Amino acid sequence: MDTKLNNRPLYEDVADKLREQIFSKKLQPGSWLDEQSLADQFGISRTPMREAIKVLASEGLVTIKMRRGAYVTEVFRSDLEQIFTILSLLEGQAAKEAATKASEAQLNLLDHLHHRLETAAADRDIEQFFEINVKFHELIQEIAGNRWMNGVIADLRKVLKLHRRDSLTSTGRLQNSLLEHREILRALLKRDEAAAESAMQKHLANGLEAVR
Amino acid sequence: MDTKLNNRPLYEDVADKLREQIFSKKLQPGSWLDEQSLADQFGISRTPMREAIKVLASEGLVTIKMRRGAYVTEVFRSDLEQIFTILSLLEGQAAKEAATKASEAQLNLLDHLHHRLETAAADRDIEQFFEINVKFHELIQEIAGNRWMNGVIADLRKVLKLHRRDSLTSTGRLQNSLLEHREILRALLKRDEAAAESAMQKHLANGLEAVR
DNA sequence: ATTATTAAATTTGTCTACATAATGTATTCA
DNA sequence: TGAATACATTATGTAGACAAATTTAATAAT
Repeated sequence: MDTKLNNRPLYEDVADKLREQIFSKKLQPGSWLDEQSLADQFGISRTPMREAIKVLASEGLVTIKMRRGAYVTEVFRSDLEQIFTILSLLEGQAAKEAATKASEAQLNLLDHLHHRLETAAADRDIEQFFEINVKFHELIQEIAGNRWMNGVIADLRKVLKLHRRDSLTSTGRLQNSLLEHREILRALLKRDEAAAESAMQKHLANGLEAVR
Repeated sequence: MDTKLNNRPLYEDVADKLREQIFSKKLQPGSWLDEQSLADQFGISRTPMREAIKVLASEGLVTIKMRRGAYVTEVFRSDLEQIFTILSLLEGQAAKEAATKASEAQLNLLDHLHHRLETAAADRDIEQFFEINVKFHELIQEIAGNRWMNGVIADLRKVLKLHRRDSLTSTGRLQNSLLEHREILRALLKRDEAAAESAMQKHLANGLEAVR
């Protein structure tokens, strides 16, 4: 059956689906988005389709050209460097604030997440590793509690996903990433602001090195 | 005659006008945006009106609630603190990078802008002071050349403008702001990265103090 | 008089159709 | 044969109408 008990506007669902197609490279960077054919594909009209496209445009995933339609954003090396510069600053700050703001329960949660990360790494379960990795970062941001900062980080991380080689593809990188996470966690558990900030910044700097 | 030789979509023009109404407090924070009445007012249909509203939503100026329409975003003290935290980091970084990246010509431009700022301050021309102040900050960002960072800063500064008391209302603040700008310029002319970064961060920290 | 239920009115979300601009093709003229 | 202009096609931008849902008002019941 086709009944969706959706409590949110169509264009948001469609935006999610479209985002997926972009991340999965079904729609490649630089390619043109045919409003009509996409609308047909999703079984909707052009109006919510256009709204969905605008959502992705505001996230930086697609670029709209006047009277020429929308194109999947192409992410160049210069973009990667610029975005990592920002993420390093913002996530570094988040880690710094989390070091003092975190409750004991939240620190336990972080510790738990990290253990799951260790096992995922031991199992060579890349998919799982990646997923938990994201959660770890997001929890730190949540603890820091800067709503506007978290929005910016979320958008920029989406743009990063456009790039072919994600930051954790090479197996060597996975091991290093794990070590860096250990360092971040250690600093947080010690509630050492400066160490947490610097460990997070190093982590992201290495992330940039890995993709280029 | 009603002929607009506009080379860009209607919804962008309308988004500009709507933004103006919000900044001028004609539409106050928290107030509801009536799509139909706004569309009538601008002499367009609801379709581009809705698109314009979505543009402002992506900038954070309005907040869209499911099936309840759009509202002008209310900016609370906590938002101000969070946003200034981000601006301090990012604009600090911009100043740091500008210190080394700037050409001699660009440094001259900055110097020129600052002189105009001094005269505006001497003339007590708040309007002019504010305008040049914005240009000074934007030039530093342009020199730093981080496209993604500049986008983030631009959006956050728009949100700041929603707040009643802009950062330069009190006359005492204007003088202090001028002193801080001198400091920033001095560091840039000396091409002193660390000093430029720290001067800019102090400048923004004081900006936050001024609004609360 | 207060609460529940129901109906009306308003508003958002979506669809369809039309207008306008851009692109590609064909035809004409040098 | 090649360039330029006119025509046809396609896609975006905009308008207007319809459908679904929320809010307001009114009526009924306890």
